[in-house]
Amino acid sequence: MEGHYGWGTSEDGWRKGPWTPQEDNLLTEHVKLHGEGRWNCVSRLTGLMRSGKSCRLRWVNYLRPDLKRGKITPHEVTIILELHAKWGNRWSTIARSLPGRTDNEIKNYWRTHFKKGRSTKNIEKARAKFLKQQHEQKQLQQQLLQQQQQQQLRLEVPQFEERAVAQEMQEMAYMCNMPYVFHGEEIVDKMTVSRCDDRSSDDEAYFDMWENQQWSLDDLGLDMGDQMLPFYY
DNA sequence: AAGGAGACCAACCGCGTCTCT
DNA sequence: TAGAGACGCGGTTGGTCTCCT
Repeated sequence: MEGHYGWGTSEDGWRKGPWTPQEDNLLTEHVKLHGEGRWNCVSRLTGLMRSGKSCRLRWVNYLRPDLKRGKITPHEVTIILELHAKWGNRWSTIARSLPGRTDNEIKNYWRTHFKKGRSTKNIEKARAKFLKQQHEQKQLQQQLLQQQQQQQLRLEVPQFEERAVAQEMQEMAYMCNMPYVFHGEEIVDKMTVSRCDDRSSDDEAYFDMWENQQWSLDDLGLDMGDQMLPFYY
């Protein structure tokens, strides 16, 4: 592995390029003993010929035990889209809301899927999804509120009527392709349900459902005007 | 089967901010 | 308070993998 891929050492003597398992072990042991931080001391204490910067990056992005491995889930994509709409390219801020994911990972994912130029359409679609979702969420909340108020007005509601109302609302939510379902008596995120039920294929099916939508902002019938969310790419 | 394109990922770089002396 | 070093962040690059033609 030493010096492969044409990587070598920098002018100031630091090794560069892919990390070897031995280097990973040294760094992991060092962090176990001394904790994170003081990255510039690592080379002196472990004999690693890596800069502090490189050590920190390797630990944060790859060796940290709490890292979540595997593909970004549809639920995480939703969060990323929402937070990116809010904060733009502040990857580390976004990463804080996704336990186990690194800023680098999220940044790479974003660039791959929503990079400027190649997938402006994707980004529009994603934004449309998010805006539509927000809009429908508000609508549903309002309707729920109205339903609750109506129920409070009625002292007694026959059970079959309650069921009919719940069914109607569920159908409505489904027709809107909303990411929420009725789970027991609660309205919860579909992802939460599928995670609870351990049905990963549901995630895929659900995500496909979103992906196959051919929305545009115009289709939403929303006059976003000045409220247009900022998108940076 | 081979080659090209795109997806994915690890790692580097530059720069701004923070902290310590 | 100022300067130096440490740290963190975002942008970019380049290698590998996978899929499609």
